[in-house]
Amino acid sequence: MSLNRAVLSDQVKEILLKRILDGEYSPGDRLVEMHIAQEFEISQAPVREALRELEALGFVESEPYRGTRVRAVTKSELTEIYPVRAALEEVAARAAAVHLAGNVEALEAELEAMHAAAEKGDLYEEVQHDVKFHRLIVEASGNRVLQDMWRSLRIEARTLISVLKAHIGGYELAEMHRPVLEALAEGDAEKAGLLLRNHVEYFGELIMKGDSA
Amino acid sequence: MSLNRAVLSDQVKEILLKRILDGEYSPGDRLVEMHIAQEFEISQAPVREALRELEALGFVESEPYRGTRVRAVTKSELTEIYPVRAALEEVAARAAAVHLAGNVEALEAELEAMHAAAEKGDLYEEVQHDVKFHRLIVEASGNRVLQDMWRSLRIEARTLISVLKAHIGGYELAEMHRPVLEALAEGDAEKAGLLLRNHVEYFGELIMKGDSA
DNA sequence: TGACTTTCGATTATCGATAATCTATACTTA
DNA sequence: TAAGTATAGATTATCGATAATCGAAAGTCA
Repeated sequence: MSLNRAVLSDQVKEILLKRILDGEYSPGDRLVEMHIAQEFEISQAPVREALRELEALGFVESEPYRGTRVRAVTKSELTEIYPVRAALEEVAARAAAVHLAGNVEALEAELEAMHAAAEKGDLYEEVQHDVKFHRLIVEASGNRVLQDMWRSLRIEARTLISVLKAHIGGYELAEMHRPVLEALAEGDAEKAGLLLRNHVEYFGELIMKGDSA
Repeated sequence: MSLNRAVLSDQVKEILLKRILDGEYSPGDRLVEMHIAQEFEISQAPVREALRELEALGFVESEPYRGTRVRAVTKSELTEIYPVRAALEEVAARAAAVHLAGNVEALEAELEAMHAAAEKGDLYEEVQHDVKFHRLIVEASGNRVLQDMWRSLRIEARTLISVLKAHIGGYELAEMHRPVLEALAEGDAEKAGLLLRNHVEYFGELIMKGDSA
Protein backbone atom coordinates (compact mmCIF):
# COMPACT_ATOMS: atom_id res chain seq x y z
CA MET A 1 0.00 0.00 0.00
CA SER A 2 1.45 3.33 -1.02
CA LEU A 3 2.10 5.56 1.94
CA ASN A 4 -0.67 7.99 2.53
CA ARG A 5 -2.62 6.90 -0.49
CA ALA A 6 -4.59 10.04 -1.16
CA VAL A 7 -7.98 11.03 0.08
CA LEU A 8 -8.58 10.93 3.79
CA SER A 9 -12.21 9.96 3.49
CA ASP A 10 -11.23 6.72 1.77
CA GLN A 11 -8.70 5.86 4.41
CA VAL A 12 -11.18 6.56 7.16
CA LYS A 13 -13.77 4.45 5.40
CA GLU A 14 -11.41 1.49 5.20
CA ILE A 15 -10.48 1.72 8.85
CA LEU A 16 -14.07 2.01 10.03
CA LEU A 17 -15.14 -0.85 7.79
CA LYS A 18 -12.44 -3.07 9.21
CA ARG A 19 -13.57 -2.26 12.70
CA ILE A 20 -17.15 -3.11 11.89
CA LEU A 21 -16.25 -6.41 10.26
CA ASP A 22 -13.90 -7.28 13.10
CA GLY A 23 -16.67 -6.66 15.57
CA GLU A 24 -14.79 -3.83 17.21
CA TYR A 25 -17.93 -1.81 16.74
CA SER A 26 -21.12 -3.69 17.51
CA PRO A 27 -24.52 -3.25 15.91
CA GLY A 28 -26.26 -0.25 17.39
CA ASP A 29 -23.04 1.51 18.36
CA ARG A 30 -23.04 5.19 17.56
CA LEU A 31 -20.36 6.58 15.30
CA VAL A 32 -19.98 10.20 16.32
CA GLU A 33 -18.39 12.29 13.61
CA MET A 34 -16.32 14.55 15.83
CA HIS A 35 -15.09 11.75 18.04
CA ILE A 36 -13.72 9.90 15.06
CA ALA A 37 -12.32 13.12 13.63
CA GLN A 38 -10.48 13.78 16.87
CA GLU A 39 -9.13 10.26 17.02
CA PHE A 40 -7.50 10.66 13.60
CA GLU A 41 -6.76 14.35 14.12
CA ILE A 42 -8.66 15.43 11.05
CA SER A 43 -11.75 17.54 10.53
CA GLN A 44 -15.36 16.49 10.43
CA ALA A 45 -15.75 16.59 6.64
CA PRO A 46 -13.82 13.48 5.57
CA VAL A 47 -15.28 11.47 8.43
CA ARG A 48 -18.74 12.47 7.37
CA GLU A 49 -18.05 11.41 3.84
CA ALA A 50 -16.69 8.07 4.97
CA LEU A 51 -19.82 7.46 7.00
CA ARG A 52 -22.02 8.28 4.04
CA GLU A 53 -20.17 5.76 1.92
CA LEU A 54 -20.56 3.12 4.57
CA GLU A 55 -24.23 3.95 4.65
CA ALA A 56 -24.50 3.41 0.91
CA LEU A 57 -22.78 0.06 1.39
CA GLY A 58 -25.33 -0.86 4.03
CA PHE A 59 -22.97 -1.16 6.99
CA VAL A 60 -24.35 1.76 8.95
CA GLU A 61 -27.54 3.77 8.95
CA SER A 62 -28.09 7.41 9.74
CA GLU A 63 -30.88 9.90 10.19
CA PRO A 64 -30.70 13.66 9.81
CA TYR A 65 -29.51 15.39 12.96
CA ARG A 66 -29.56 12.08 14.79
CA GLY A 67 -26.32 10.57 13.74
CA THR A 68 -24.99 7.30 12.47
CA ARG A 69 -24.98 3.86 14.01
CA VAL A 70 -23.77 0.44 13.06
CA ARG A 71 -26.47 -1.51 11.34
CA ALA A 72 -27.57 -4.82 12.74
CA VAL A 73 -27.80 -7.78 10.40
CA THR A 74 -30.91 -9.50 11.59
CA LYS A 75 -31.63 -13.15 11.12
CA SER A 76 -34.62 -12.31 8.96
CA GLU A 77 -32.31 -10.35 6.70
CA LEU A 78 -30.00 -13.33 6.40
CA THR A 79 -32.87 -15.55 5.39
CA GLU A 80 -34.05 -13.00 2.89
CA ILE A 81 -30.66 -12.90 1.27
CA TYR A 82 -30.43 -16.52 0.27
CA PRO A 83 -33.24 -16.76 -2.26
CA VAL A 84 -31.92 -13.61 -3.89
CA ARG A 85 -28.36 -14.81 -3.88
CA ALA A 86 -29.46 -18.16 -5.27
CA ALA A 87 -31.24 -16.51 -8.17
CA LEU A 88 -28.28 -14.28 -8.95
CA GLU A 89 -25.83 -17.13 -8.89
CA GLU A 90 -28.03 -19.19 -11.16
CA VAL A 91 -27.82 -16.42 -13.74
CA ALA A 92 -24.09 -16.17 -13.13
CA ALA A 93 -23.48 -19.89 -13.57
CA ARG A 94 -25.42 -20.00 -16.81
CA ALA A 95 -23.43 -17.18 -18.29
CA ALA A 96 -20.16 -18.43 -16.82
CA ALA A 97 -20.56 -21.93 -18.22
CA VAL A 98 -19.77 -20.61 -21.67
CA HIS A 99 -16.51 -19.07 -20.55
CA LEU A 100 -15.44 -21.75 -18.10
CA ALA A 101 -16.03 -24.91 -20.15
CA GLY A 102 -12.84 -26.97 -19.89
CA ASN A 103 -11.17 -24.14 -18.05
CA VAL A 104 -11.93 -24.59 -14.38
CA GLU A 105 -8.46 -24.76 -12.84
CA ALA A 106 -9.09 -21.76 -10.63
CA LEU A 107 -12.29 -23.28 -9.29
CA GLU A 108 -10.56 -26.60 -8.67
CA ALA A 109 -7.84 -24.82 -6.75
CA GLU A 110 -10.39 -23.25 -4.46
CA LEU A 111 -12.13 -26.54 -3.90
CA GLU A 112 -8.82 -28.17 -2.98
CA ALA A 113 -7.98 -25.30 -0.68
CA MET A 114 -11.32 -25.82 1.03
CA HIS A 115 -10.48 -29.42 1.67
CA ALA A 116 -7.02 -28.54 2.94
CA ALA A 117 -8.53 -26.04 5.32
CA ALA A 118 -11.12 -28.58 6.43
CA GLU A 119 -8.32 -31.03 7.31
CA LYS A 120 -6.69 -28.38 9.45
CA GLY A 121 -10.03 -27.64 11.04
CA ASP A 122 -9.67 -24.01 10.01
CA LEU A 123 -13.25 -23.06 9.26
CA TYR A 124 -12.39 -19.41 8.81
CA GLU A 125 -9.95 -20.15 6.01
CA GLU A 126 -12.31 -22.64 4.43
CA VAL A 127 -15.03 -20.06 4.23
CA GLN A 128 -12.64 -17.65 2.52
CA HIS A 129 -12.15 -20.18 -0.26
CA ASP A 130 -15.83 -20.98 -0.35
CA VAL A 131 -16.65 -17.36 -1.00
CA LYS A 132 -13.85 -17.12 -3.54
CA PHE A 133 -15.29 -20.10 -5.40
CA HIS A 134 -18.62 -18.36 -5.72
CA ARG A 135 -17.03 -15.05 -6.61
CA LEU A 136 -15.05 -16.64 -9.43
CA ILE A 137 -18.26 -17.86 -10.98
CA VAL A 138 -19.94 -14.50 -10.65
CA GLU A 139 -16.96 -12.78 -12.22
CA ALA A 140 -16.76 -15.32 -15.01
CA SER A 141 -20.30 -14.39 -15.99
CA GLY A 142 -18.94 -11.20 -17.49
CA ASN A 143 -22.10 -9.38 -16.43
CA ARG A 144 -21.09 -6.21 -14.63
CA VAL A 145 -24.54 -5.43 -13.30
CA LEU A 146 -24.73 -8.89 -11.83
CA GLN A 147 -21.31 -8.52 -10.26
CA ASP A 148 -22.18 -5.22 -8.62
CA MET A 149 -25.37 -6.66 -7.28
CA TRP A 150 -23.74 -9.77 -5.89
CA ARG A 151 -21.05 -7.68 -4.24
CA SER A 152 -23.67 -5.52 -2.62
CA LEU A 153 -24.87 -8.57 -0.72
CA ARG A 154 -21.51 -8.60 1.02
CA ILE A 155 -21.35 -12.36 1.09
CA GLU A 156 -17.85 -12.30 2.54
CA ALA A 157 -19.01 -10.66 5.70
CA ARG A 158 -21.94 -12.98 6.13
CA THR A 159 -21.01 -16.45 5.05
CA LEU A 160 -18.87 -17.17 8.07
CA ILE A 161 -21.65 -16.20 10.41
CA SER A 162 -23.99 -18.40 8.41
CA VAL A 163 -21.71 -21.40 8.51
CA LEU A 164 -21.24 -21.09 12.22
CA LYS A 165 -24.95 -20.83 12.82
CA ALA A 166 -25.72 -23.82 10.64
CA HIS A 167 -23.18 -26.17 12.22
CA ILE A 168 -21.95 -27.51 8.91
CA GLY A 169 -19.00 -29.86 8.79
CA GLY A 170 -15.92 -28.76 6.90
CA TYR A 171 -15.68 -31.73 4.59
CA GLU A 172 -19.37 -31.70 3.82
CA LEU A 173 -19.22 -27.99 3.04
CA ALA A 174 -16.44 -28.44 0.52
CA GLU A 175 -17.97 -31.42 -1.25
CA MET A 176 -21.21 -29.55 -1.81
CA HIS A 177 -19.38 -27.56 -4.46
CA ARG A 178 -18.18 -30.45 -6.61
CA PRO A 179 -21.29 -31.06 -8.75
CA VAL A 180 -21.37 -27.39 -9.68
CA LEU A 181 -17.75 -27.50 -10.66
CA GLU A 182 -18.31 -30.54 -12.85
CA ALA A 183 -21.29 -29.05 -14.65
CA LEU A 184 -19.28 -25.93 -15.37
CA ALA A 185 -16.36 -27.98 -16.63
CA GLU A 186 -18.71 -29.71 -19.05
CA GLY A 187 -20.05 -26.37 -20.15
CA ASP A 188 -23.61 -27.38 -19.30
CA ALA A 189 -25.11 -23.97 -18.57
CA GLU A 190 -28.59 -25.10 -17.65
CA LYS A 191 -27.37 -27.78 -15.26
CA ALA A 192 -24.74 -25.58 -13.66
CA GLY A 193 -27.30 -22.89 -13.06
CA LEU A 194 -29.78 -25.21 -11.40
CA LEU A 195 -27.14 -26.92 -9.29
CA LEU A 196 -25.68 -23.69 -8.03
CA ARG A 197 -29.10 -22.30 -7.28
CA ASN A 198 -30.00 -25.38 -5.29
CA HIS A 199 -26.66 -25.33 -3.54
CA VAL A 200 -27.19 -21.79 -2.33
CA GLU A 201 -30.81 -22.34 -1.43
CA TYR A 202 -29.96 -25.44 0.54
CA PHE A 203 -27.33 -23.48 2.38
CA GLY A 204 -29.89 -20.83 3.23
CA GLU A 205 -32.28 -23.44 4.56
CA LEU A 206 -29.64 -24.81 6.87
CA ILE A 207 -29.31 -21.40 8.44
CA MET A 208 -32.99 -21.01 9.00
CA LYS A 209 -32.95 -24.29 10.88
CA GLY A 210 -29.89 -23.21 12.83
CA ASP A 211 -30.16 -21.79 16.30
CA SER A 212 -31.62 -18.37 16.92
CA ALA A 213 -29.76 -15.10 16.74
CA MET B 1 -44.41 18.80 -0.39
CA SER B 2 -43.62 20.71 2.77
CA LEU B 3 -41.77 23.90 2.12
CA ASN B 4 -38.09 23.56 2.71
CA ARG B 5 -38.39 19.94 3.72
CA ALA B 6 -35.29 19.58 5.82
CA VAL B 7 -31.75 18.94 4.76
CA LEU B 8 -30.39 20.85 1.82
CA SER B 9 -28.36 17.97 0.49
CA ASP B 10 -31.52 15.94 0.00
CA GLN B 11 -33.26 18.73 -1.84
CA VAL B 12 -30.28 19.24 -4.07
CA LYS B 13 -30.10 15.54 -4.73
CA GLU B 14 -33.73 15.44 -5.82
CA ILE B 15 -33.34 18.39 -8.13
CA LEU B 16 -30.19 17.05 -9.75
CA LEU B 17 -31.75 13.62 -10.14
CA LYS B 18 -34.76 15.10 -11.86
CA ARG B 19 -32.51 16.96 -14.24
CA ILE B 20 -30.59 13.83 -15.08
CA LEU B 21 -33.72 11.79 -15.69
CA ASP B 22 -35.28 14.59 -17.73
CA GLY B 23 -32.19 14.69 -19.88
CA GLU B 24 -31.42 18.24 -18.87
CA TYR B 25 -27.95 16.97 -18.07
CA SER B 26 -26.55 14.57 -20.64
CA PRO B 27 -24.17 11.67 -20.04
CA GLY B 28 -20.65 12.96 -19.72
CA ASP B 29 -21.69 16.41 -18.55
CA ARG B 30 -19.63 17.70 -15.68
CA LEU B 31 -21.35 18.63 -12.44
CA VAL B 32 -19.14 21.24 -10.85
CA GLU B 33 -19.73 21.56 -7.14
CA MET B 34 -19.29 25.31 -6.84
CA HIS B 35 -21.35 26.09 -9.90
CA ILE B 36 -24.29 24.19 -8.49
CA ALA B 37 -23.71 25.73 -5.08
CA GLN B 38 -23.83 29.19 -6.59
CA GLU B 39 -26.97 28.43 -8.53
CA PHE B 40 -28.82 27.50 -5.33
CA GLU B 41 -26.97 30.06 -3.23
CA ILE B 42 -25.66 27.51 -0.78
CA SER B 43 -22.21 26.30 0.10
CA GLN B 44 -20.21 23.49 -1.41
CA ALA B 45 -20.82 20.94 1.36
CA PRO B 46 -24.45 19.96 0.72
CA VAL B 47 -23.87 19.87 -3.03
CA ARG B 48 -20.95 17.56 -2.52
CA GLU B 49 -23.03 15.29 -0.36
CA ALA B 50 -25.82 15.21 -2.93
CA LEU B 51 -23.34 14.23 -5.62
CA ARG B 52 -21.98 11.43 -3.49
CA GLU B 53 -25.44 10.04 -3.00
CA LEU B 54 -26.11 10.17 -6.70
CA GLU B 55 -22.85 8.35 -7.18
CA ALA B 56 -23.95 5.62 -4.82
CA LEU B 57 -27.17 5.35 -6.81
CA GLY B 58 -25.18 4.97 -9.98
CA PHE B 59 -26.35 8.11 -11.76
CA VAL B 60 -23.01 9.88 -11.76
CA GLU B 61 -19.40 8.88 -11.33
CA SER B 62 -16.55 10.80 -9.81
CA GLU B 63 -12.81 10.54 -9.33
CA PRO B 64 -10.72 12.25 -6.68
CA TYR B 65 -9.73 15.77 -7.63
CA ARG B 66 -11.24 15.27 -11.05
CA GLY B 67 -14.86 15.92 -10.38
CA THR B 68 -18.19 14.35 -11.11
CA ARG B 69 -19.92 13.65 -14.38
CA VAL B 70 -23.20 12.16 -15.46
CA ARG B 71 -22.86 8.48 -16.10
CA ALA B 72 -23.81 7.03 -19.45
CA VAL B 73 -26.11 4.05 -19.55
CA THR B 74 -24.64 1.96 -22.31
CA LYS B 75 -26.58 -0.49 -24.37
CA SER B 76 -24.48 -3.33 -23.05
CA GLU B 77 -25.49 -2.32 -19.56
CA LEU B 78 -29.14 -2.42 -20.53
CA THR B 79 -28.77 -5.91 -21.94
CA GLU B 80 -26.95 -7.03 -18.81
CA ILE B 81 -29.76 -5.82 -16.65
CA TYR B 82 -32.51 -7.96 -18.05
CA PRO B 83 -31.31 -11.42 -17.05
CA VAL B 84 -30.69 -10.10 -13.56
CA ARG B 85 -34.02 -8.38 -13.36
CA ALA B 86 -35.74 -11.49 -14.67
CA ALA B 87 -34.17 -13.64 -11.98
CA LEU B 88 -35.08 -11.19 -9.25
CA GLU B 89 -38.65 -10.91 -10.37
CA GLU B 90 -38.99 -14.66 -10.53
CA VAL B 91 -38.07 -14.81 -6.86
CA ALA B 92 -40.43 -11.95 -6.17
CA ALA B 93 -43.37 -13.56 -7.96
CA ARG B 94 -42.91 -16.83 -6.13
CA ALA B 95 -42.94 -15.13 -2.77
CA ALA B 96 -45.69 -12.74 -3.75
CA ALA B 97 -48.02 -15.47 -4.97
CA VAL B 98 -48.66 -16.47 -1.39
CA HIS B 99 -49.75 -12.98 -0.40
CA LEU B 100 -51.55 -12.05 -3.58
CA ALA B 101 -53.70 -15.14 -4.15
CA GLY B 102 -57.24 -13.89 -4.75
CA ASN B 103 -56.12 -10.40 -3.95
CA VAL B 104 -54.89 -8.83 -7.14
CA GLU B 105 -57.12 -5.75 -7.46
CA ALA B 106 -54.15 -3.40 -7.43
CA LEU B 107 -52.45 -5.33 -10.21
CA GLU B 108 -55.64 -5.38 -12.23
CA ALA B 109 -55.97 -1.64 -11.84
CA GLU B 110 -52.50 -1.13 -13.26
CA LEU B 111 -53.20 -3.43 -16.18
CA GLU B 112 -56.38 -1.51 -16.97
CA ALA B 113 -54.54 1.76 -16.68
CA MET B 114 -52.02 0.44 -19.16
CA HIS B 115 -54.76 -0.31 -21.62
CA ALA B 116 -56.35 3.07 -21.12
CA ALA B 117 -53.00 4.74 -21.76
CA ALA B 118 -52.47 2.58 -24.83
CA GLU B 119 -55.83 3.77 -26.24
CA LYS B 120 -54.74 7.34 -25.76
CA GLY B 121 -51.46 6.54 -27.40
CA ASP B 122 -49.66 7.81 -24.32
CA LEU B 123 -46.69 5.50 -24.13
CA TYR B 124 -45.08 7.46 -21.33
CA GLU B 125 -48.06 6.97 -19.04
CA GLU B 126 -48.37 3.34 -20.03
CA VAL B 127 -44.80 2.68 -19.02
CA GLN B 128 -45.45 4.28 -15.65
CA HIS B 129 -48.16 1.73 -14.99
CA ASP B 130 -46.05 -1.06 -16.40
CA VAL B 131 -43.32 -0.30 -13.92
CA LYS B 132 -45.86 0.05 -11.15
CA PHE B 133 -47.21 -3.41 -11.97
CA HIS B 134 -43.79 -4.91 -11.54
CA ARG B 135 -43.06 -2.91 -8.45
CA LEU B 136 -46.26 -4.09 -6.79
CA ILE B 137 -45.14 -7.67 -7.24
CA VAL B 138 -41.69 -6.98 -5.88
CA GLU B 139 -43.15 -5.25 -2.88
CA ALA B 140 -45.67 -8.02 -2.29
CA SER B 141 -42.77 -10.43 -1.96
CA GLY B 142 -42.14 -9.03 1.48
CA ASN B 143 -38.41 -9.52 0.96
CA ARG B 144 -36.61 -6.31 1.83
CA VAL B 145 -33.29 -7.35 0.40
CA LEU B 146 -34.96 -8.16 -2.87
CA GLN B 147 -36.77 -4.85 -2.89
CA ASP B 148 -33.59 -2.86 -2.32
CA MET B 149 -31.86 -4.76 -5.06
CA TRP B 150 -34.65 -4.30 -7.56
CA ARG B 151 -34.80 -0.61 -6.78
CA SER B 152 -31.11 -0.28 -7.37
CA LEU B 153 -31.68 -1.32 -10.98
CA ARG B 154 -33.66 1.88 -11.39
CA ILE B 155 -36.16 0.27 -13.69
CA GLU B 156 -38.27 3.41 -13.79
CA ALA B 157 -35.52 5.36 -15.44
CA ARG B 158 -34.81 2.70 -17.98
CA THR B 159 -37.99 1.04 -19.05
CA LEU B 160 -39.18 3.92 -21.17
CA ILE B 161 -35.93 4.04 -23.07
CA SER B 162 -36.19 0.30 -23.53
CA VAL B 163 -39.73 0.40 -24.83
CA LEU B 164 -38.89 3.11 -27.31
CA LYS B 165 -35.88 1.24 -28.56
CA ALA B 166 -37.80 -1.98 -28.97
CA HIS B 167 -40.72 -0.49 -30.91
CA ILE B 168 -43.33 -2.35 -28.93
CA GLY B 169 -46.97 -1.60 -29.48
CA GLY B 170 -49.01 -0.28 -26.57
CA TYR B 171 -51.71 -2.93 -26.60
CA GLU B 172 -49.22 -5.74 -27.00
CA LEU B 173 -47.16 -4.40 -24.13
CA ALA B 174 -50.14 -4.36 -21.79
CA GLU B 175 -51.40 -7.82 -22.71
CA MET B 176 -48.02 -9.35 -22.00
CA HIS B 177 -48.80 -8.90 -18.32
CA ARG B 178 -52.07 -10.78 -18.19
CA PRO B 179 -50.79 -14.36 -17.81
CA VAL B 180 -48.64 -13.30 -14.89
CA LEU B 181 -51.59 -11.62 -13.25
CA GLU B 182 -53.70 -14.74 -13.64
CA ALA B 183 -51.09 -17.05 -12.19
CA LEU B 184 -50.75 -14.77 -9.20
CA ALA B 185 -54.50 -14.63 -8.75
CA GLU B 186 -54.55 -18.42 -8.63
CA GLY B 187 -51.73 -18.39 -6.14
CA ASP B 188 -49.59 -20.62 -8.34
CA ALA B 189 -46.14 -19.54 -7.18
CA GLU B 190 -44.11 -21.72 -9.49
CA LYS B 191 -46.07 -20.72 -12.57
CA ALA B 192 -46.12 -17.04 -11.72
CA GLY B 193 -42.38 -17.07 -11.19
CA LEU B 194 -41.65 -18.71 -14.53
CA LEU B 195 -44.08 -16.52 -16.42
CA LEU B 196 -42.72 -13.34 -14.99
CA ARG B 197 -39.18 -14.41 -15.62
CA ASN B 198 -39.96 -15.19 -19.23
CA HIS B 199 -41.87 -11.96 -19.59
CA VAL B 200 -38.90 -9.90 -18.47
CA GLU B 201 -36.39 -11.94 -20.46
CA TYR B 202 -38.49 -11.61 -23.58
CA PHE B 203 -38.63 -7.91 -23.05
CA GLY B 204 -34.87 -7.80 -22.75
CA GLU B 205 -34.44 -9.70 -25.97
CA LEU B 206 -36.62 -7.25 -27.82
CA ILE B 207 -34.28 -4.49 -26.81
CA MET B 208 -31.22 -6.31 -27.95
CA LYS B 209 -32.81 -6.66 -31.33
CA GLY B 210 -33.83 -3.01 -31.32
CA ASP B 211 -31.83 -0.37 -33.09
CA SER B 212 -28.44 0.74 -31.89
CA ALA B 213 -27.77 3.23 -29.11
C1' DT C 1 -48.83 13.37 39.97
C1' DG C 2 -48.75 13.87 35.07
C1' DA C 3 -48.75 16.39 30.82
C1' DC C 4 -46.68 20.19 28.77
C1' DT C 5 -42.85 23.67 28.16
C1' DT C 6 -38.16 25.34 28.70
C1' DT C 7 -33.40 24.95 28.95
C1' DC C 8 -29.00 22.88 28.13
C1' DG C 9 -25.43 19.92 26.40
C1' DA C 10 -24.28 17.13 22.55
C1' DT C 11 -24.22 16.40 17.79
C1' DT C 12 -25.16 17.10 12.98
C1' DA C 13 -25.70 20.28 8.91
C1' DT C 14 -23.96 24.09 6.69
C1' DC C 15 -20.84 27.80 5.95
C1' DG C 16 -16.73 30.43 4.15
C1' DA C 17 -11.92 29.96 3.47
C1' DT C 18 -7.59 27.47 2.45
C1' DA C 19 -4.70 23.58 0.78
C1' DA C 20 -4.05 20.01 -2.56
C1' DT C 21 -4.44 18.45 -7.04
C1' DC C 22 -5.65 18.35 -11.86
C1' DT C 23 -5.55 20.15 -16.86
C1' DA C 24 -4.09 22.85 -20.27
C1' DT C 25 -0.97 26.12 -21.97
C1' DA C 26 3.33 28.42 -22.26
C1' DC C 27 8.05 27.69 -21.93
C1' DT C 28 12.44 25.45 -22.22
C1' DT C 29 16.06 22.64 -24.28
C1' DA C 30 18.25 19.68 -27.35
C1' DT D 1 10.31 20.56 -33.95
C1' DA D 2 9.39 17.25 -30.30
C1' DA D 3 9.72 15.95 -25.65
C1' DG D 4 9.77 17.27 -21.35
C1' DT D 5 9.08 20.98 -17.59
C1' DA D 6 7.17 25.09 -15.32
C1' DT D 7 3.19 28.00 -14.58
C1' DA D 8 -1.72 29.52 -14.09
C1' DG D 9 -6.54 28.75 -13.64
C1' DA D 10 -10.07 25.82 -12.29
C1' DT D 11 -11.83 22.54 -9.21
C1' DT D 12 -11.89 19.29 -5.46
C1' DA D 13 -10.58 17.98 -0.63
C1' DT D 14 -10.09 19.51 3.82
C1' DC D 15 -10.29 22.75 7.47
C1' DG D 16 -12.17 25.42 11.52
C1' DA D 17 -16.20 27.75 12.98
C1' DT D 18 -21.23 28.61 13.28
C1' DA D 19 -26.21 27.49 12.89
C1' DA D 20 -29.79 24.13 13.34
C1' DT D 21 -31.67 20.37 15.58
C1' DC D 22 -32.08 16.63 18.80
C1' DG D 23 -32.81 14.23 23.42
C1' DA D 24 -32.82 14.42 28.08
C1' DA D 25 -33.39 16.82 32.30
C1' DA D 26 -35.39 20.54 34.86
C1' DG D 27 -39.16 23.43 35.51
C1' DT D 28 -44.26 24.83 35.28
C1' DC D 29 -49.06 24.42 35.92
C1' DA D 30 -53.55 22.15 36.58
